[in-house]
Amino acid sequence: MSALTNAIEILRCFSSARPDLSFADVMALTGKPKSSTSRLLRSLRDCGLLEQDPHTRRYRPGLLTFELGRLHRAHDDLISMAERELREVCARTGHTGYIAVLDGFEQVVLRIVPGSNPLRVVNPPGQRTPALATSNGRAMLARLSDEDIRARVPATYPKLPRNSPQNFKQLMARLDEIRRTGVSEAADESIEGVGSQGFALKSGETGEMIGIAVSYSVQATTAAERANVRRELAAMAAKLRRLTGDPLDQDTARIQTGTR
Amino acid sequence: MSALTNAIEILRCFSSARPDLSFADVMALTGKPKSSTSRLLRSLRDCGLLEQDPHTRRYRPGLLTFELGRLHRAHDDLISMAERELREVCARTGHTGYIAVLDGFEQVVLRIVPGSNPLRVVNPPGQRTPALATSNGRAMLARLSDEDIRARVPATYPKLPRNSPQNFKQLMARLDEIRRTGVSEAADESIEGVGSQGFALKSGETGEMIGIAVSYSVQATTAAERANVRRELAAMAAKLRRLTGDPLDQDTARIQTGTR
DNA sequence: CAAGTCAGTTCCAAATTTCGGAACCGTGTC
DNA sequence: GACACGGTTCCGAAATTTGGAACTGACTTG
Repeated sequence: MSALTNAIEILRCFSSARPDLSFADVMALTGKPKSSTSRLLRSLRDCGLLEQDPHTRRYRPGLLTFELGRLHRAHDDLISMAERELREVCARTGHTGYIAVLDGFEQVVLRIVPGSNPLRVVNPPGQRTPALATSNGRAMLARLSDEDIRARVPATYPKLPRNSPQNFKQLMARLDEIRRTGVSEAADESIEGVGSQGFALKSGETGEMIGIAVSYSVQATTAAERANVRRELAAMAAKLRRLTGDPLDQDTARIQTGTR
Repeated sequence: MSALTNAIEILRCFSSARPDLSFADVMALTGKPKSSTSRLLRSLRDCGLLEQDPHTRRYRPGLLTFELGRLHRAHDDLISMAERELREVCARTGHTGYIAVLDGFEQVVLRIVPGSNPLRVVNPPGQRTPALATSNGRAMLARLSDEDIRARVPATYPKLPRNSPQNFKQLMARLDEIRRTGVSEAADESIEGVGSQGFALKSGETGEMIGIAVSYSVQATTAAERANVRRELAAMAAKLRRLTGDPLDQDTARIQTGTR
């Protein structure tokens, strides 16, 4: 195991649930001996990837991660194009918008567009959640091959909220439905009372994929309003797919013009 | 040289001026042989610290840096307290506010508070600039010991803008002035026509230090307005120093009450 | 106030990695 | 067909990492 692998293993211990860690935390989470942990933490701190609170002695991601994280944003094009469209939809509907990417079987929130409706933002950028339990996460999974999906889902199927697919078979059924209808919806999953609709966008040029969702309070929306969101999303998806050369665009076009 | 050192060396090649790099760029910037560069880039990409554009094949900071960078923000207290105060001053004066930290002889922008005056934001968060050429940078340096300052300034004094201190002696003279008067000002340095005033804030609890500045157009402000900014900053500095237990607070208090 | 905990540091020989030069390869371009 | 770019693979020598154990120094607790 290389020094870099070990370093990453430590860095991956940090999350929004655990934004800072003590020496003992790191030892417990990585299972590495004391001396190794000591050396590694010092290296990471010295190089700026970690910082240490002088008072509590706890470690947290460092200045370098802040700088590099800002640069990651620069990689725009697909994301900023989607964000622009999403902003308009959120302004019209008042709901909250999310853009996320897939990483393994989880998704990471990249951008959020707060809506005018007072539903507080629950997933700030950087947040990592199981993709299986969100509308845009499942929309992204639905665009992968079945083998790829199987490879991403952990050996032991994770424990998910009540309304999420509870096993691999249920998951595949939902993904098939998304593939057939092109609509991905979630309600009362990650957070009770919150629903969302989403879709996946794939750049024809680079092949990178993002998931776009609009989120709302289930109680505070009518079926008509949700249908409206569905229409808005379908229009946005069609426009973005055309703009980005999403391979799905051709399919949809063919179907609509009866070529197939 | 450890694998981690090499990895960091690569990561540090990225900057807002160079947000993405080709294989050849990395080789040239690090001076490492091809095989080492290849291995290292692959490791960094595989672990999420770098991403590779599938189309251009260029490398850029990866998803992991984005996630960790968001977590760095969590380390709030001192910064968010300062930001709150800065926000009020910027609202009152209409100017743009900056909060930065010192890293070696450079500073990194952490937060910016856009003003209502239409001076475009020139230093987005994550931006790295020589601390010697900014008002808050010099204010931070002024609070270090002379040996510490000497250790931070590179062996060959850097080439700085016209109005910045041009050599070590000039620098020390300006820092002494800041120490005497408590006021740090800059005009026409990093950017022509832009001036700023700043101060350094040090937490009495953790010892961490940040630099706070208000920036404005030199042409568009009168001497009276600049004096007003000076007063606003002095008031903010006094309040924040009291709130954070800045060691300077005791000194100032002692002087003001004539204890010394 | 002795004992214990937390957060490290230092040491060392053994085990593992890394290093860099060279050869090779696939794609795109002149 | 040659050349450049952007890599990958191979290999032995050289350097680094590893983990157990012993040791510190600051706090806390019984």
